[in-house]
Amino acid sequence: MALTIGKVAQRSGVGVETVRFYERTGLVPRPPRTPAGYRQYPDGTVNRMIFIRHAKELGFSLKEIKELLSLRVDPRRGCDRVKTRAEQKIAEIDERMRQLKRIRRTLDDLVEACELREPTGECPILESLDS
Amino acid sequence: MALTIGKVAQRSGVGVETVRFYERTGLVPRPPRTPAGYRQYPDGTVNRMIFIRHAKELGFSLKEIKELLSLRVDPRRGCDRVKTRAEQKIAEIDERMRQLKRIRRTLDDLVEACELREPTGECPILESLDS
DNA sequence: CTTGACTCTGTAGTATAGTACAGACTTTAT
DNA sequence: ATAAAGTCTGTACTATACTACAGAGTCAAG
Repeated sequence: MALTIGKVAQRSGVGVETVRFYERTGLVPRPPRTPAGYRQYPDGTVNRMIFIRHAKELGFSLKEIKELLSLRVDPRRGCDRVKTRAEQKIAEIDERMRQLKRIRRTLDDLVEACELREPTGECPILESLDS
Repeated sequence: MALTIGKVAQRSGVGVETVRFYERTGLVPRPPRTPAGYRQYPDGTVNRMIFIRHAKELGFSLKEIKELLSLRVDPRRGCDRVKTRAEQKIAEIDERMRQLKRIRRTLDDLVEACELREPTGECPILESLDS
């Protein structure tokens, strides 16, 4: 049931080189190898790759994504640190959502202006944000 | 009431070099100059810079931001193209919000696990997304 | 059993988005 | 009047995140 690097790349919508690049940078753990040295990925790697792709589209850097992926609660160690990091990330995400909503609203206004054939000013997006 | 490049940079939270860089790439229009050749920015440039900064944090590239800023309705030309672009952007933003919500939910679960002192698995964020 | 597709390591090149001078000129504060 | 701080152009350097080989070995279909 193990996947070759090509399959992982194909199923997660990235290039083969990208998968190897993520391995080098520690975003994806080193998989076991066949006797010939071919990488053998567990199925879950595909989800991991897709998560990375989405998080990147949302503006997280690979470094931040690495942090997100490594957040976990270890029963032997305190989890205050993890909780704090997670809460920071939640605050960041909420802020991003607020900004996205602002931009969305201005785009809605723009579409409406189109429909009413109302000419807009120089830069309707900025004007909309001012108000 | 015109601002020097230093004031614009300071008020919008970026470096002076960045403002000049955005001018070169067309994200910020070329301002008028003093007789000595100093740039004189209108006040609105600060908002424009802040918008660019936020949009970048949301994962938009400078090229996409340029497009967003240039969307406007010109009464002399058809606005169908602009409307279509704006609607595409809205769809993209909605998709981003959905993804952000997913990640937010998994982080909430993680914080909750912390509070209940429930040990989590290897990578709670991915496990949470699977379900 | 060959041939075409796939994978390996390692290194080098690219795109994007800045960031950092150098060397000269201008403005501002004292 | 002068010194510090700011600005000018132009070029070069950096970080991030890939992307593209080269040259060798491996696997799978007919």
